[in-house]
Amino acid sequence: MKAEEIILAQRVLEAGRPVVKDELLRVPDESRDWQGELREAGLEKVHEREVQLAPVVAAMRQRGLGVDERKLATLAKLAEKNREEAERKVKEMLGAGCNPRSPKQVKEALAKRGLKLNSTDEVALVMSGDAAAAEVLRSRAAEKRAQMIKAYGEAVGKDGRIHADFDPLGTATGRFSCREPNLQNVGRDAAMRSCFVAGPKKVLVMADYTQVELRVAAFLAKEEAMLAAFRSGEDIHALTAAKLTGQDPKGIGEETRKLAKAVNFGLLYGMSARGLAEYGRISFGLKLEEKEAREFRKKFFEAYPALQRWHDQARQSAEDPKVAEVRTLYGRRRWLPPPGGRMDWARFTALVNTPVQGTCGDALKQAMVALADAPLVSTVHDELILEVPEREAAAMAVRVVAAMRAGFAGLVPENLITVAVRQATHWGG
DNA sequence: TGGAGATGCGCG
DNA sequence: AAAGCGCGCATCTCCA
Repeated sequence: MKAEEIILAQRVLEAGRPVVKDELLRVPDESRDWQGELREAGLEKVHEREVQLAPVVAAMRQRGLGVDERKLATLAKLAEKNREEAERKVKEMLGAGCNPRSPKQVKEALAKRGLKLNSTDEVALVMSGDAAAAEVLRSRAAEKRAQMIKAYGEAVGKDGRIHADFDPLGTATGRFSCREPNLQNVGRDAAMRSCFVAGPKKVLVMADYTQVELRVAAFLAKEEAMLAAFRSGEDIHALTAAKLTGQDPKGIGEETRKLAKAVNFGLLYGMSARGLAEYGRISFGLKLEEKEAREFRKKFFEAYPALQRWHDQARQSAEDPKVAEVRTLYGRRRWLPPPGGRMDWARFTALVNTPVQGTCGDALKQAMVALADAPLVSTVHDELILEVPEREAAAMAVRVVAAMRAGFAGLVPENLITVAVRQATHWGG
């Protein structure tokens, strides 16, 4: 086995183990029978596809993603101005000596105003309702944005493009990670995303799986109410909202739908009533008490009883010492922390989350291998971005959708999976 | 001085 | 009684 393949074998076999990243990453251990170990673990197929994927990812990195440097520079100036302005306001309210980037100093300064907090994170600051706390949050957001924009600017190569380091095995579940810079956490707003562009005479073809984790979870749990909704093209988030409020799905407002979306994803992965209440309060300004959140949670699992059973099974496995691993539908393995003690919660969430998130990652990778000869420029978990000459865009869109749906072949019924595709000269579009 | 850990927050 | 998951990155704080 070649050195690169050994490294992939090591990483596939060790997924989920807490390891010092570098050693496992870079040094191929030639002394072991890797093929044998892969076979033994039932991971040959997983490994083989990582081997196929590696050159596709290398080509994607080499190609890079186009950047509109002028636009980015303009945005950088604005962001920097906002950052300074926001910091000035914080210092006006909390004193010139208070560094808004220091949680410790912020906590102390707020305490002097009579606001005692355990944490100065977003939840705590929003909940406080304090004007100075709100300024701190504005300052942090402005700081973050300025930092990120600056980092993108510094990452642009001589060719005017960003060549980020995508790592197909950078996560415990089998998703990609991305670094230097991380193109998987670029701000969602149009001003930010539109700085990432197609070259002259080209367009970006952007395709993403729609509500894919929810669809896969519904399939894994055999949750018929959800599956029926997906099959009939119903709006799943509106459906959940309807189940929780007793309203008609058609009469659900946009805000309620957004909350239901958060409910769907949150409760799916074990969010507590308290967590739900906090989320509703900070993200939607809701007066959501924990009691009411508990009621939502209860109604959610009554509406989707198979999800409840699926969680129950996961809880059992989490406590079962014989259960040492969890697999995606493709067969990818993630080691679990040993049971007993505090880590049982981590075992539970890994047991629930990995088959969903990891299977989606597997499908995306399958699609990428199928698109090996296509000009991929980026990927963000459930999205692929390609850069093609304008006249090829329509055909490529069709091809990408087919490849992404086919990525689930043998894993999840393909008619359960939908892909949205669009094209534009810039990201977002 | 510099490394480890904590804190906080951007994305899917 | 209480816990959404998965990342990367910048900054601050503490300690050797």
